[in-house]
Amino acid sequence: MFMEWDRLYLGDCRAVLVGFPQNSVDLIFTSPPYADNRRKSPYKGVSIDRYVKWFLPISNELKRVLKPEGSFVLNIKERAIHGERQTYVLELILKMKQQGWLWTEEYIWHKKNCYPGKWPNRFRDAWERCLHFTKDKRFKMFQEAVMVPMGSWKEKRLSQLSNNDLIRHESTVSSGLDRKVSNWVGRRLAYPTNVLYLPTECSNRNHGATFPETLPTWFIRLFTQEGDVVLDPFMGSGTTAIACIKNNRHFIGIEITRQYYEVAYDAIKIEKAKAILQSLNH
Amino acid sequence: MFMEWDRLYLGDCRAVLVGFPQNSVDLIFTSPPYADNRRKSPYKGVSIDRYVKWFLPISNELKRVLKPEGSFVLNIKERAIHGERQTYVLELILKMKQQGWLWTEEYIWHKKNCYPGKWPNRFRDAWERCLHFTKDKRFKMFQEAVMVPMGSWKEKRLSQLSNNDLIRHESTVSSGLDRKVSNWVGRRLAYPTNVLYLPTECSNRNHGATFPETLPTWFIRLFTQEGDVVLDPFMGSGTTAIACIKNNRHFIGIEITRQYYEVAYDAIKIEKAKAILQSLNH
DNA sequence: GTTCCGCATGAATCGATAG
DNA sequence: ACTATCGATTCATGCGGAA
Repeated sequence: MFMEWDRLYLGDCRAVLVGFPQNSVDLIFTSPPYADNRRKSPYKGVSIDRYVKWFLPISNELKRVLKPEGSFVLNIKERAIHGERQTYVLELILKMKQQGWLWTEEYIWHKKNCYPGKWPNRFRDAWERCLHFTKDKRFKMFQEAVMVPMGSWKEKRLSQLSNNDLIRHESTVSSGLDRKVSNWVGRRLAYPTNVLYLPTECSNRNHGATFPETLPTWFIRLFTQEGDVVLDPFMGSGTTAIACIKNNRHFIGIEITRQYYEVAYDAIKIEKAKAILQSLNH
Repeated sequence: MFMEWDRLYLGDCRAVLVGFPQNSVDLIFTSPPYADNRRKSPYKGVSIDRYVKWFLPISNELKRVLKPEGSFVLNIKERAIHGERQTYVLELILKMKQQGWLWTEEYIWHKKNCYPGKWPNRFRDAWERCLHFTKDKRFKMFQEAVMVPMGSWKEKRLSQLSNNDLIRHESTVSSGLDRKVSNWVGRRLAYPTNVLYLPTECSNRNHGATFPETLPTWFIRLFTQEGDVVLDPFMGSGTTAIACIKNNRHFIGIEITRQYYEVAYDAIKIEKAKAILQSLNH
């Protein structure tokens, strides 16, 4: 039931990517396993000192399959160990530049609800990097697709809004991805910044998704148009793919573990079915 | 009228710092001239490719004068040139590690109202790095001094709160330095995260202040106690010094340009006078 | 049908304890 | 001395059962 361009692969992206044609993908959005973090994944072996060397061949293949006007958004964050932040992400940026990538921008995902905890030497880590790489200075960017209502929600007459509306609205301020677009009627729109203030999704139906659907959705709308192709070489439970279906983009997903692959497969099948039914209603 | 420990220097910090005793400063907070940014400053000549080499001798002196349990907070952000983010800040972190600094944390200053503008290839830059370096894994940190009102979700459910309470709840993610915090007496406090959501405040006649007073204030309260000594080797218009006076910390400021030095001198004199009058009222 | 409350849980990190 | 494992800490969120 998947269409020609919508494909899932069960396998190691290092091997799978080799078979892809060059210059064929409009956007790569992915969140690779962080160094020594996912204990249940086969990537467990990627230690901190080997991380950059492990990733560079992958980023090289990604550069090959990406269209010249396409974008690569890498969601990643280094850990703190023994009181120090690790530096492998910084080194990765420098090496990818040597590889020919342009480091165009660093977007910040400011997590609305981050992991709890208390330590004597640091606070909770409430942000992650979304590194934006391109092959060319002239890349596709559709800024209007992610515009947000101007001004703060406080400007609206509070007394007329229910508390639910207030809560919902606050969550839209930075993302502009809420369904309640009706609230925006008559409001002027503004361009967002390079900081995304989004909640993490926890303990809901999302099987182990490491980022909320709004994160890939934002970049998909920003860097692609309908019908474009989006690749996620570390698909996980398929959050990027779901975001693609909901926004009429094609997707290619690669996942190395059978467990996550099957979770993603089922979720995508359901989302596809929903999309078909919805298109029939129109 | 300055006290023994409160000192201002007109000169190049590379020369001035040499005369300082070692292990004598509790906190260094500074925002150095960004590469090729301050055209009016004598540091204008610091080009991007020379920036790291220019800064390393300074950071080495800073390490010497900092107490072993002290902290160094470096507010900096690389520029984007010809569509690319520059990498000199990343390289600086790596080199300072080699120099013996511990890169303890990277705090994010999420700017509430950032500089306006529109470009075809990027959004407005709404964040800056506040790099936290230390000499030792065991450094002073007073987390209780910067606690913020806890999310109201658990205490009372939202439906029971007034609209005013809802507005204040927004300040949960901000610094907690507002006067409104006093209204939260009796409410539980929570520890903040490593993201500071602060306005950029150009309200005062702050001549060219590159950061709002709340930014140094937050770190001063977090990393020092009353009577401690704070150093800003690139004082500018004296924002860090003002924050010190208001929080009963001693300060040492160094500024290379006579214009900024005089602006800072006057502002500090006024703030000192205010502080003295206030202490008499008690 | 609502609203309300309890509870589990999530890209975490440190220090102590054990091998 | 070095690595490996475990408990303690913490809070926004959604789910489900109760009022």
